[in-house]
Amino acid sequence: METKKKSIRVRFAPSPTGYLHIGGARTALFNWLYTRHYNGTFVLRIEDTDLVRSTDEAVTAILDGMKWLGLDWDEGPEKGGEYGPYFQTQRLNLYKPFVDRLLTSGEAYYCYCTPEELKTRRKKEMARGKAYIYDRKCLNLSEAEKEKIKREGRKPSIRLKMPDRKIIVQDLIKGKMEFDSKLFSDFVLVKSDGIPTYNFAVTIDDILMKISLVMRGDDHISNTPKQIVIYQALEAPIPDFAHIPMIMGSDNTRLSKRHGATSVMEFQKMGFLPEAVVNYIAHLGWSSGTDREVFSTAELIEGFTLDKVSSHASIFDMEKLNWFNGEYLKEMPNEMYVKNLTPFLEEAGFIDYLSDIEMKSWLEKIVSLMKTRVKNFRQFLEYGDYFFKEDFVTDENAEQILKQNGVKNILKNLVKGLQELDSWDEGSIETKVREIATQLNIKGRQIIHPTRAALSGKTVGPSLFALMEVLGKDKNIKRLEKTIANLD
RNA sequence: GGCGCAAUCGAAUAGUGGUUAAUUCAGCUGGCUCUCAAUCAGCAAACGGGGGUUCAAUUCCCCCUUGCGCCA
Repeated sequence: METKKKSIRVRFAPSPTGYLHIGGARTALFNWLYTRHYNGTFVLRIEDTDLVRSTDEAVTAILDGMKWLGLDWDEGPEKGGEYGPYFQTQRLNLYKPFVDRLLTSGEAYYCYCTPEELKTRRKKEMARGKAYIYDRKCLNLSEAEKEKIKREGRKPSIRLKMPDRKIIVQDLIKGKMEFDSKLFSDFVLVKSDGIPTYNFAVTIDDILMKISLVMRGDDHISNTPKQIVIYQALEAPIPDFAHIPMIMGSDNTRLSKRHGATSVMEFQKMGFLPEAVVNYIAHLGWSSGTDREVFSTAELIEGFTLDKVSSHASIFDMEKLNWFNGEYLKEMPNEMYVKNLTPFLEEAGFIDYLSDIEMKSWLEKIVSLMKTRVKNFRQFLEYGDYFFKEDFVTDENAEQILKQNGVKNILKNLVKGLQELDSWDEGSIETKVREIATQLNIKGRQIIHPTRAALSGKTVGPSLFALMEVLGKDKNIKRLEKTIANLD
């Protein structure tokens, strides 16, 4: 399209202070979709300068989350790249020349004020009902005063001299945003311990990594003007900005643990498919512009553009995720379903291991019965427990049915009838069961419902006769006899 | 408190200066059926409020409200 193709480089820059949560994942996804759509480069950078809160485990957790979702990066940890290193703590020496330049040009200056001093002055201003803006005490220090303070051995921080002008951000999602620099302090670039502040480190990293578009959560909007001032002071090209709206919890407050799962890997544990999670979160703040909902990843890449990203926050809806997952599960071939399900069955202790072909085809039969009834693997475990164990619980509804008059007699007749049955397949079973019902002069459902309750402990589930076939004759009779015994 | 962002059914999103304001999830009713799903057919459900601009505003502008974010 463009006459000269600017190289597109975007980055996802998480702080490793915890797992990859759903909001971060969505930001990563949008960045990733964007690069894949425009053939750009996707950079992963770890912003670990908060030494207290950053951990190696969190780095691993974030990488795992990205990998699980299928968001591969072109440059970053484990991968390298020509603009590395990709851990901020390994880049500390890279910031110095930029600091020096700002100091030399007078765009930045040393500040010797101690936190205590600043605090008292801030309090005073606050008492007057004013927002505190750094008073530039150290900018106006005389040489003699500077010498004197230096001799005291105070370690200075470095502040940016905030120019007095309007700062305009042309955001690709939010549009034009205007900020008055007068309202910003001369904020700190480098702390007295020599560690750059967030805004400074991010900006320098983005400059050095030649980032062409900064796409991040809109909670960063207020940082943007400060960063722009740094670009300008350094006469560096300013990238495009795109601030994507937040994802909120169901009560419209910031998404947190009390809203249920927030970690991407928790969704894996719950039995969601990464494609479904990707598909769902893509729709949180983005729209295809069509009536379709289910898209392959390739189609998402194809359709993803920033003009279809909405500008307001959205609320995470577990039910819709469930629906998406169910859609994917329904379409999944049985063999693959079994493959994906197996780890869950093993973990639940339902099977020891996938021993042989016979077991595989047995599982495939179960899957074909459960497929349309279950939206994630965890639900499969919950609704399909009776296929795998004898000590399943009988729920209250099932109890009610079993307690009804005549059930015991019906089940006794059923056991007798089943024992006589030679061929054990859905059709023969159904014929037999209905025959028994006729003999007893009852309706089909009067025998079907108690039987299901006895065999599965539930009142809901797959077709009874299919269920009976899969379970096998022995288990049927055993469970029915056990139920009969308990009815005494 | 200052600054900023946002506002269409319960949720996610379409959409338009004149429309019966659409779709998906969830909800409800019914068909099918051994139950539940799946599926099919329906139903209900929204332009936050107030001012402008205009022949006409859900749509453009301003204010308010509310929510959210950042800073303190």
